[in-house]
Amino acid sequence: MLDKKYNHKIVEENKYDFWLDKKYFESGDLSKEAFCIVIPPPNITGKLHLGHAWDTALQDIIIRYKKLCGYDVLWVPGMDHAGIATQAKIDKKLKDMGKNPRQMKREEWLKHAWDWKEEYSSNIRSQWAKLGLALDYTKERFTMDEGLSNAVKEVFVRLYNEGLIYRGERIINWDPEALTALSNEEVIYKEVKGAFYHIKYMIEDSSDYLEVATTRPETLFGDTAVAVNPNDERYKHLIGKNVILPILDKKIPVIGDEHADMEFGTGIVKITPAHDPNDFEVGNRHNLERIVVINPNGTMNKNAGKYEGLDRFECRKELIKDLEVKNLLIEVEDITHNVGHSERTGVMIEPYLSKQWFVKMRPLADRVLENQKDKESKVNFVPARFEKIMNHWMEITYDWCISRQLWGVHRIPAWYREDEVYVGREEPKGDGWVQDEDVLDTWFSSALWPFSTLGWPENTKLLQRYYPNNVLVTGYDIIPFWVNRMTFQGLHFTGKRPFKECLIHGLIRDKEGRKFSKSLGNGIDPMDMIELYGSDALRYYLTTNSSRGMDFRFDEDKMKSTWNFINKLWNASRFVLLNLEDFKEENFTLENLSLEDKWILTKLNKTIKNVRKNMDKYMFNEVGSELYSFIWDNFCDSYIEFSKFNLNNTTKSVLHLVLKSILQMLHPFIPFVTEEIYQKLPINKESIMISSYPIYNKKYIFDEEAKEIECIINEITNIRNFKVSNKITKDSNTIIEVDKKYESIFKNILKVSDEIKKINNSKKLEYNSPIIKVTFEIENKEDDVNIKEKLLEEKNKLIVSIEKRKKLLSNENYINKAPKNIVDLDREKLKEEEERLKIIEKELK
RNA sequence: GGGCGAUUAGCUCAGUUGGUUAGAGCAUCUGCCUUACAAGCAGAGGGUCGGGAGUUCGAGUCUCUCAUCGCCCACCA
Repeated sequence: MLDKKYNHKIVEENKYDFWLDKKYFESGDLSKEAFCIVIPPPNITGKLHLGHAWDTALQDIIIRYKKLCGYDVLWVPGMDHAGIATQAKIDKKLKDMGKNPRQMKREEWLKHAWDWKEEYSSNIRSQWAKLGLALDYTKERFTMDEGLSNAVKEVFVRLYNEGLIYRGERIINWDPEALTALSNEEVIYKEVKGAFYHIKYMIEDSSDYLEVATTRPETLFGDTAVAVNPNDERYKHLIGKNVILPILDKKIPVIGDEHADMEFGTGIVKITPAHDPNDFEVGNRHNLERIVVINPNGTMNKNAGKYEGLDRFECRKELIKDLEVKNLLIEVEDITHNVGHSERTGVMIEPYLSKQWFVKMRPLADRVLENQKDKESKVNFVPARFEKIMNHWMEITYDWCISRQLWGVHRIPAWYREDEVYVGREEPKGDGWVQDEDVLDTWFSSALWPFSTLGWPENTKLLQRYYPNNVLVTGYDIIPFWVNRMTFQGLHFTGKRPFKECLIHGLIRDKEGRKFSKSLGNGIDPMDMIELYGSDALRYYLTTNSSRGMDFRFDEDKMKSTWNFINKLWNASRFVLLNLEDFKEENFTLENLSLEDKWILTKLNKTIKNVRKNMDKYMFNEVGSELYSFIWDNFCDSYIEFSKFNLNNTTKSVLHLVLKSILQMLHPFIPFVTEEIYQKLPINKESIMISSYPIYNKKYIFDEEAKEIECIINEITNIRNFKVSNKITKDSNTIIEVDKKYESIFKNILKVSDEIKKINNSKKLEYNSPIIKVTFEIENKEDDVNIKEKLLEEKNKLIVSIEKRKKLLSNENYINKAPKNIVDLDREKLKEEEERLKIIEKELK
């Protein structure tokens, strides 16, 4: 028997271990159809946050649902080394231990990295366990493990041989704190207060000057030209002349280039090919020298002359002072502009000329765009609008900088010997080869996740059976970093989309709609929520209170009401189980079913149908409200109440069937408590996990009878309402006049006693409807509510409604064009309203 | 500049292909310790679905337009 109180801690204890022991999470039943999801691998940098809880709960729901539906499900667990983020954490730990990570040997540092991984991966696994995730741990992978490392090498070498990976000097986004190059996706643009510095560039052999406006005066030392638009009447005569670069007093040419926008600023732009991507292009067109003036750590280098060693922002201040002294500064115009910042370290990005490895994106992206035109083989986003985000990215994509000046894993498989370059899976033979010091962007390995986890590049059985994955679940913020890259790598290396569907959810926010962040201190640890309300409540809350693709505001009060719902389920189950103690078999015939039985079976089957439909569309919020109202409003508030007066074996069978079905439909959402209750059912399997999802059965749809009960429930509400508004108390005498077959329901539910009490100074009040008349004999008090007023109000409403409906039904267009069932419904409604009106008019006489 | 989303009850949000009187949770008011549940039961109040126009027999839902808020992408010398 169930405990008297629902206690989530007791319920959730040991269940996960039980499932693991029974190997329920393990895939591989070849007699069934395969269904596969790979988890978005969390970083091994720390704890899981609410976003992970949401994301993984969604996946667990899909996995458990599919399992109950008879699929061979595989949910691949795994974790990601996460490049910069992990390096920073490990370095910090080493520094705290008094060690200098950069003075260690790479191998030694990697040992620490693996220790770190062991520690954090077990933390993460225990959090997954708390969340109840049905992950197949026999297939767990890590982006640093051997198989995945091989896949990374294979991909690099093949792309290189195909000419899709190259090494070159380009302007890249440099993070002066992490001391590494970044991809464009890792740069966040933020509005910053800055200034336009208007500087005089004196024209050679002239007292005249060109007014150059720049936001980055400190890059002036790298200027190798000044550009004007070749069509600019103001300046085009100067093209070919020289100007004197301030401070350095160096001659640089005035060039004509379309890049200079006549409308913008002064129309004159300084060209710094080593520190600006546009200038780099201009430099290429005009064969300009590229002069790097900033060191990797953000300080000025020797090309900055006396400013060498100063931080780039310090240099700016000093330089401006000096320019002012020399009367070369015209004005400082305050502006706000967008400046790129590192996603990880937050510092301002330095556009920087550097030799890096790149993936040539155009051909890969075009393949995705082509594939997305094919309904049969495209990645289907849910909701569909997110496809645009991917497609747009593919359209405007540019080459992906994949080398990172970090430690860690996935060294670039390239070796150098003087001018020779060797790219291969293994170190080349012969002496003098030195491997590239850099590692690959963490997303380079993540991009292979859907197939590398299944054994690619080997053509393994797993790969054949579970690839493409059925669905990938992730937040919309990850589309550019990950979804896009998995898609082009998947298509390129397997010829197939990585997953058939991509279910997108939003971001989780706090109650006020702010992002969770360390600086705001508004973080909520999902483990704390589980402690307080249970994993089931957390999962149900997150997944049924959110809709696809939309952001989510986390409100702890709502967690509480979710807990209440589970408590309600618990208590309803207790009621059923208390009454099923001697229950042996589920046994009912159509003939034995009462009206109420037929009603709840009809409701149940309609619920099953809708729930399945919405589960398949990932509309879990719809499933949630469907189940909530079926369980609470229909099953608890009505059917259980009806059953109390009619507890025969048929009723018990129906209670058993309905409860079991409820548990099975709820199980994907709240696996722990449903397992607990299921195991207490008189007829069950060893675990709800190996039972099967309810199937819609047309045989149990009884529309006529269901309608009768709906009508009765409606009458019960009306009568109760009548009692409240007329202050009718329990002490009154109640006489019911109704068709014999409904008599017991009304009497039991309304708790009508056959005994007639003696009431002094009594008066009679009548409730009247087409199907029932109830007479209340109550004590006569002066302050009684005027019934006539209420009736008049209702009468007026009815008259308006009847008129509206009559008008509608006399509209030929409506009769001809609207579907028949809608019209019939209106006719029926009209009839009912007219009947009710008659009764009211009679009362009012 | 391009794209996307939001605007529905006091609050937070649903509302799938247009179709009964627009829903839920929380909050509010009234009455109940009725033997599964007071973390509950019963009843009630509360919205001209951001504004305007259009299509339609019928619009929260489709089209156009305006407004406000938010996000993404691009550019910004």
